[in-house]
Amino acid sequence: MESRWYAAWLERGLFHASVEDPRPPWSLVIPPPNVTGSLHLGHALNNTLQDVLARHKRLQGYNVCWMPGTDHAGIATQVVVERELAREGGTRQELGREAFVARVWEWKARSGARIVTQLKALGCSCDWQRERFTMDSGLSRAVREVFVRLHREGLIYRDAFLVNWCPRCSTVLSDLEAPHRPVSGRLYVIRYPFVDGDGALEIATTRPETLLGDTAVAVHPDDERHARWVGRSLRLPLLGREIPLVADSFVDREFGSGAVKVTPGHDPNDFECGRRLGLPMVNILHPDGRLNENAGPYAGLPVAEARVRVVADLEAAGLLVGSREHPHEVPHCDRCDTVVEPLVSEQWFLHMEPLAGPAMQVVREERTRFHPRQWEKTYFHWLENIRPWVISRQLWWGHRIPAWRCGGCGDWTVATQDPSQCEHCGAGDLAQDEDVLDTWFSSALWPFSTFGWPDATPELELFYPTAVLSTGHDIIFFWVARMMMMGLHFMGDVPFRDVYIHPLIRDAEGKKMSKSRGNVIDPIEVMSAHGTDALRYTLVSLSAQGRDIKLGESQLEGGRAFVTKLWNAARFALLNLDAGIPGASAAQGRGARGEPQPREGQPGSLYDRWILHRLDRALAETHAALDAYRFNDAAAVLYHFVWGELCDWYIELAKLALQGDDPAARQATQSTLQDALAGALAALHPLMPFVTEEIFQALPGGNGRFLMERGYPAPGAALPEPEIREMDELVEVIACIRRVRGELGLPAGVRVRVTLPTTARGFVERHGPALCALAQVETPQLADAPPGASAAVAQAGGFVVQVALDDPAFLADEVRRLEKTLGRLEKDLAFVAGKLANDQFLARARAEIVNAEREKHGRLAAEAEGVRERLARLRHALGATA
RNA sequence: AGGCACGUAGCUCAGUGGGAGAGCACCACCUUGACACGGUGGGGGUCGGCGGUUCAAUCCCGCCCGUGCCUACCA
Repeated sequence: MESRWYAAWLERGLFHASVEDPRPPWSLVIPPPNVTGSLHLGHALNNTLQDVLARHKRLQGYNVCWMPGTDHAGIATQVVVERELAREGGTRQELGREAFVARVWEWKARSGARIVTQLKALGCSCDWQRERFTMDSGLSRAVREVFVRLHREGLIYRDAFLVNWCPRCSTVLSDLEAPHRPVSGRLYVIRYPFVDGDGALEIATTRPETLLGDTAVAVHPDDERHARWVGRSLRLPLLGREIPLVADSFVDREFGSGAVKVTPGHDPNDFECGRRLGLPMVNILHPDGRLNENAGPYAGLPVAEARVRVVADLEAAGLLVGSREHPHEVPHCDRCDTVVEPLVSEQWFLHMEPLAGPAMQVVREERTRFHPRQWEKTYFHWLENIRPWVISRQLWWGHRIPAWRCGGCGDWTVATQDPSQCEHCGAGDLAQDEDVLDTWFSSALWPFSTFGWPDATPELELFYPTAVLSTGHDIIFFWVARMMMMGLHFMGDVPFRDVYIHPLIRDAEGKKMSKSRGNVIDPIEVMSAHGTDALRYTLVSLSAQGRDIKLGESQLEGGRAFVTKLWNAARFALLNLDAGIPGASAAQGRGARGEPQPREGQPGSLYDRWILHRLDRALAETHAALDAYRFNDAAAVLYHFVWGELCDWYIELAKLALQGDDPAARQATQSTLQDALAGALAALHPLMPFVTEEIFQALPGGNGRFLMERGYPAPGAALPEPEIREMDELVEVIACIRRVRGELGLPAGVRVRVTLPTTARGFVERHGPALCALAQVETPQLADAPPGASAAVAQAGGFVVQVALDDPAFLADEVRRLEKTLGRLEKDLAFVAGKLANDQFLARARAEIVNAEREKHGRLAAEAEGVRERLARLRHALGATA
């Protein structure tokens, strides 16, 4: 029935947010999935949580706009298509740029709808009429506009800098796209002889082939062993070039011999050092990762091969002192896992510092808050150490950089419209930069580009800033921080008020899910096996703040069991509502339960008023939890309400009236049952939209309205304190009798006699049938004095409940039970007495605490005394029967 | 190397400065007319370890141990 309801919601336009809608706006933007991607559990979790919020806000009466869309995912998509090409034995270079890009568009057309279809299957209530794609014309226009403005402001500039280079992709990568992975490398120690023939320095390196690009050897200026030699020259092994010995304080005196080779063209430290000291930079690499002519005899070799050859030649030349195992961390391409080579290259950069300051400020001022709060530290850490962002990529799939180089003066013209002449020299010989922008550049604009920026649209006016962004912590740097910077810079306001960081999903053993590990759970399979609502409920119920989710089959079975329980409760209700109740209010629109109770014309029992009161409480607690992004709490509250209160107590109690012969009582209970169930359905709808709608539509009097149109029921008047107490007492007494039965091992069907004090006369009159039915007792008797020795006795609900038992075997059991009870009471009593005997406690603890302890002491003492008396009587009786 | 989490019942996890809870699992009893994906009852924990603050610590502080993640230029 899932697709049927989804289609019905779409047809009714329930997900569409109109700018004409007078209700208060509430918006969020989807983290756009890769256009060619497929739904994984991370998507399922994040989009379920967003859908929970979106539906919740709709039920609360907001004009909710959930902006959907997909990301072109530059390098990721290009790599996928290149792999497909490789399987056919081709390369993108052979195909040529135009044909290759056409091929990617074709790929997008083929697979682009899948992820959207899957999100719909999950129930996501996105405003699909507004769906966007990062490379559609509107968003492309926004990208150009931003690039041009930032360039004009001097924040975007060209520079030759040491960058991460992926030889396979043949493109530059940002630091974020080049994560470090552990590699079991070797540390080689190499002799660099002094030119004057007097001695040598030993130098350690993990990348011996880079010595071909060395332009110096450095020691620490205060190093007593080496500092005096600074200024002498060394003979570069294998190539024979003369390189100077220099001093720089970046050298770690403790490492190796305290001397380090300097390769400014291929190492970040050395690059900085080379700039400081004005050392020459030698690039030894072609873009494809093979060595170039600067590597002399090694030219043409790939890095890995060159390393082997260099080591062999060093050994042959007697310059290799030794080598040893050296596990370390090496940057790899995030997308193709190739080892990244640092090299100097001219690229477009975005100067981040001026943007980072405001982005930190707004979070400090709590204009945007992270949930859980701890992630703000991650956010700050990155922004505090911000470095320029390489935004150009030597790829073909993405936004082409709107910059044209003049064939005449060589300068760049940057413009939103394709220029016809150079803005510097007026020449007409312009060629657009071949490069495209980092895919995250367009993502950074997502919260406003999707609403029509740079035009001043009503959508922007209404829906920006968005209420919340929900995402994983892995893209706080990639995306969240950059959206914040761009939003502040171009919109003058934060892009979102809240940032919710969802948990990471792991397998049942806590291991990361990965294809290679084979432990991936496919959400689509779960949805068909257990139902989408079961998956959604399970994910929500596990989404506690600050902890990863361990997901296994047993968790999913729990979610499914809950859906089934709700379904069965609904079956009971439908069986007992017969033709529908005139005047029952389930489907009468917002605030269906109407004005504060008591509702005229509906007498209603205590049980009826109680369940509606608990519904109100559950709704309030759920909403407080959702507003604080405490999803697991919301799920737990609803679980407890539906299972522990509605099913375990109310439905059982309702059977009395429903199966009784008082038509008025029966009708009142039917009405309440329907209201309570409908209320539960509304409360659960954000978590499990399909089954709740299915049940709701089966209830009488629906009038074709959907849950989201009806909204949450308005709360009724508070249940008076004495009524709450009376219900608590009933629950306690029933539980008490059940406990006694259980502990004495009474078979089912054996009805016991129960005596309550005469002060409980009214209580017994009102709840006798409930006691009989739920605790399986005979009609309770009233008596002032205990009914004799042969009784199990317990305190419950302010009464002394006496369960009559005539069999002496039970008497002996009861003695043991009472002894146990007494032991527990005396232990508690001693503990409290100890506290009250402590002068420090009396003097320093707050007065209400002390009072509470005194009261507790009195209560325990009285109870213990009662137990002692009963015990004495029982022992006496036991003696008599023996 | 630094940072951030986490360590509570067999398992998965909530939680709080005034003698700890849930779900699942377990045990016992129950084919009671919504539901055995169920009902009722029950057992089970020196809240990772050691110190400190406090009248009082599972909770706050310090150190240690274990686990995970992130950042980072140790050649």
